[in-house]
Amino acid sequence: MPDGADKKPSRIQQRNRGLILDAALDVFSKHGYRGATLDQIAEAAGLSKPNILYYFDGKEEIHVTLLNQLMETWLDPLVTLDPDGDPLQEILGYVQRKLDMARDLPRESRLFAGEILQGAPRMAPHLVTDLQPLFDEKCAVIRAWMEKGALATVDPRHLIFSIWATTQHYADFDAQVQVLLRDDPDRHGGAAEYLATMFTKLLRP
Amino acid sequence: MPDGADKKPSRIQQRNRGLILDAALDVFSKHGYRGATLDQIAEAAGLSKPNILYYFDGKEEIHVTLLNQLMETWLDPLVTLDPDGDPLQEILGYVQRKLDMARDLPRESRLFAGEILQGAPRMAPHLVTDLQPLFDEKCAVIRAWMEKGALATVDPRHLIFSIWATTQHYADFDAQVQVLLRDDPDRHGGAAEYLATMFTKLLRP
DNA sequence: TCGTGTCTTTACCAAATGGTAAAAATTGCC
DNA sequence: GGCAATTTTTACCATTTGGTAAAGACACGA
Repeated sequence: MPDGADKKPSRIQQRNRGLILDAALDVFSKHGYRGATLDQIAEAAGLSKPNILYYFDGKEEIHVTLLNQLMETWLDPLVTLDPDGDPLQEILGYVQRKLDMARDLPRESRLFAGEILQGAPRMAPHLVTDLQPLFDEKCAVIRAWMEKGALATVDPRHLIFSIWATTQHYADFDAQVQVLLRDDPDRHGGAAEYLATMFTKLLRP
Repeated sequence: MPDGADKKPSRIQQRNRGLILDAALDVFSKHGYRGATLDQIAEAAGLSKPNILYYFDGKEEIHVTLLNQLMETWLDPLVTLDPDGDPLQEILGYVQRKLDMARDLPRESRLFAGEILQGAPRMAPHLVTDLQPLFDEKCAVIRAWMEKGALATVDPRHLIFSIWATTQHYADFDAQVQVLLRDDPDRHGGAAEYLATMFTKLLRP
């Protein structure tokens, strides 16, 4: 049994847990927690349902594992924000990294969005322990930049919200964006340019 | 049977259909389509499950009815954008109306977000028939303003996306916003001020 | 190659869920 | 009040779904 705090996961164990988590990310991000079924995950992973339950205690554990893994990836671009860098370039770099993530990891973005949309029932603790301290810390950094006169003064909290909202929008609302931008061959480039302009005009002292 | 194209819905029919739709809006916006159950809707409406099915053909019809009703409300602020008004004031007014809607109709915002997040399986037609023409029309209006020199030039499509993203964020990601802004007594006012600043700096010629 | 521990399958199950049939109650019109 | 039409309840049902038990297949070190 691969339960609990085992010492060494076998080759097979590592491969199958990976297959399952990747399949589950697909299914959960497409249908939401309750909309996803173990059968769908099993089929997508190419394993039988009882076999899935050999590697994970249940549907919820798979979801929680995914959310835990996601948290690190998700916060990384903000962690990278360097208090000693050039303020405007740091912010614009952050915007760009978030936008790239929306393009490269849309499943992760939607998984996260779905969880928050439903009130973060399985992630509220993470928000308080992981996100909140980081958020407060980076708000302080930005506020210091503004007080130094290196950036125009705005509420750093709403600034960060607007960065999250505008970048993640391209992943989370992709179905809508696709309809409205149907024949644009360079959606990503257009978004990148627009957002760089917007945040530059907002923040240039 | 209240099926099909009846002539006049009775008093009871109007009241109960209203109760059901309001309850369903609650439940669907909280748990998503597949996460919502008829039993939950029935209990929230104060009716029995078979009674619910007397008024609606099934779960899907309730959801679709809700989505249809929502579409009009949802697009209204954009419809109101007046080509003959003052360009910057029109845009800022639009932002404000959208932000007010996020505050006053969070259930509707989340219902919409959930539907799009999952690929708009029950709303794709609406997007093409209702949203797309309106979007194109208003993009043209904004582009004309820019060519006239009344607004700084940016891509109107991404401009609209950024307005949607930043305003709806406060409803759709409320669980997150609440954690991060825990003790702010004036979240709405702060957001309004921030967004007005941002779009003014972006668009003022 | 043999045996032990790891992995996979087969055959289930109980609960939840969307939905139905038909009887019972109620409403509203004459 | 009487009666037809509307509304509501009771009693079900079939399917789906998360999960389990236990037998069987397989890997791998001695």
